[in-house]
Amino acid sequence: MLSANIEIRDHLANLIAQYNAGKVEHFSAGRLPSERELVEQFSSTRITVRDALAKLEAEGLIYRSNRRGWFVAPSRLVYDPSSRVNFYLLAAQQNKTPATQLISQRCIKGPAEARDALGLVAKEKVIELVRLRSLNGRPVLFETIYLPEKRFPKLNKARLEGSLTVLMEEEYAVKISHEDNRIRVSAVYDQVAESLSHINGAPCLEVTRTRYESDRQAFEYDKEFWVHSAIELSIPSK
Amino acid sequence: MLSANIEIRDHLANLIAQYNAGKVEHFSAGRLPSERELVEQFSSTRITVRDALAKLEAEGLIYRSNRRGWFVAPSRLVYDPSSRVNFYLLAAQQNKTPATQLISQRCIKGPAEARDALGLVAKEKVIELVRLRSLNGRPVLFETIYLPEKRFPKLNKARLEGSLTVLMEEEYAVKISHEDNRIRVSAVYDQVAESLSHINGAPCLEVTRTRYESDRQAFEYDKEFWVHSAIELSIPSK
DNA sequence: TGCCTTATCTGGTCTAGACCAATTAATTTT
DNA sequence: AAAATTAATTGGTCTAGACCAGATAAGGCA
Repeated sequence: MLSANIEIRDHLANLIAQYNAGKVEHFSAGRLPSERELVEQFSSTRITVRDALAKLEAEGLIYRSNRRGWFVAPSRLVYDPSSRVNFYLLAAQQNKTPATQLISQRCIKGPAEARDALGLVAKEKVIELVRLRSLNGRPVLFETIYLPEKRFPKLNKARLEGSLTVLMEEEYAVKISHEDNRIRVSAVYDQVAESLSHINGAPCLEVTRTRYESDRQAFEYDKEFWVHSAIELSIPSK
Repeated sequence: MLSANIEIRDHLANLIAQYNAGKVEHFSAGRLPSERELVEQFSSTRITVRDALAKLEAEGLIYRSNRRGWFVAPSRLVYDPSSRVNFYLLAAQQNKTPATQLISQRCIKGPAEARDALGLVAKEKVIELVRLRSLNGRPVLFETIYLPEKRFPKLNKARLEGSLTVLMEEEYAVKISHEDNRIRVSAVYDQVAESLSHINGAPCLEVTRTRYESDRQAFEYDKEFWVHSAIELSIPSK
């Protein structure tokens, strides 16, 4: 005996699979019917319908845009965090249209975890860059980048929306020695949630990266919050 | 103005942080008060309390054991999927007590995705191994392993709860050439959910691995479902 | 045409319950 | 003491609403 919310989930999952296979008639522009319409369709209640939607969201089959509605999730971007491939190139290769927005740029003391990772001492400051990246107009990545100020003086503002890797190579002669990526499922709040059109507490994939130019010397510490339905990580073995 | 569910979340998150820092008095054996007790404590309703709990769960601060209650999540196992480190060794290094249970073993046709990954033709069968792995008595990983039968005839049943990597090396002279790992946030259902003491639709971290012994020849295809709060992936760069 | 106001629609949050199913604790029986 | 039954507790699911805030569409005005 299946519970009502699972039946609704299964029904919608079916329609979504058909939609993704090309049968466009179910959802116009990938938009699901409103919760209240679904309540009528399934003779149920909003709580039950929302339980079903939450499960589809957890699976990454749909996503929500805060107070706007529920949408079928496009195919995921396949992304190798340890490759230094340009975000624009990667997106283009997978037929997606990327965009980057620089949200803020500051020179601050910075959080302890960033200072530790970068091996900074008392008075040394970090440059904090906050960026939002989108695919086909949908925000998918909120990232905060910490760079030691002493290593990157006079950062070129004009280039902060493009590839940082390229900028660092060309203007600061950075050569990556190795890096470490940490990946966990987490949740987004406040500015991160708002920027991604998500609600507080929405699940996400959190990638924390430290890049080194020599055995111990780190030159970059990043924290990425990915909309979980937008991404699949690909990790080829060494 | 904070909504009630966020206030409850914040309050509990605080207690959890204290608990993890050694102040044991809040939760006995890591168990949170029952939902109905929380309703009383916060003069709220179960829906709101459950919203708060769901957010803490999404962050990986707590986990639920189906119909038994909510618990503070222990520290995560740090795991490099592309390293061939033994699960037992890895857990022991991080002061956790591992266990493996072989749930089923069959020789079947197998699902299309496994057959494709292994490059099998029509009549070739796969050996399917289903295992459940635990840390300190808590189930954390449900894995299904597919092996081409022709490559691994007469598998040694007695050794299927230990390290497969070691078994394959010793008894079949397997030498790994390379592998590919795919990581995505997903959800668990049915047998997987039950085995992990989770409800249908609970979020998880899904790792799909293909291992090769030569450029094109795959010898293993795995699907792992990790309890997301139990794990953090560590990906060192090449 | 373009701006501004307004109405409507959407999900977000919440109330105040109810019954069910699985687990666990308490009790009784053997 | 051990096994079997029963009761209590827990989360899982659901009913039938309500009001709020942000997003959007419609309409009116300059």
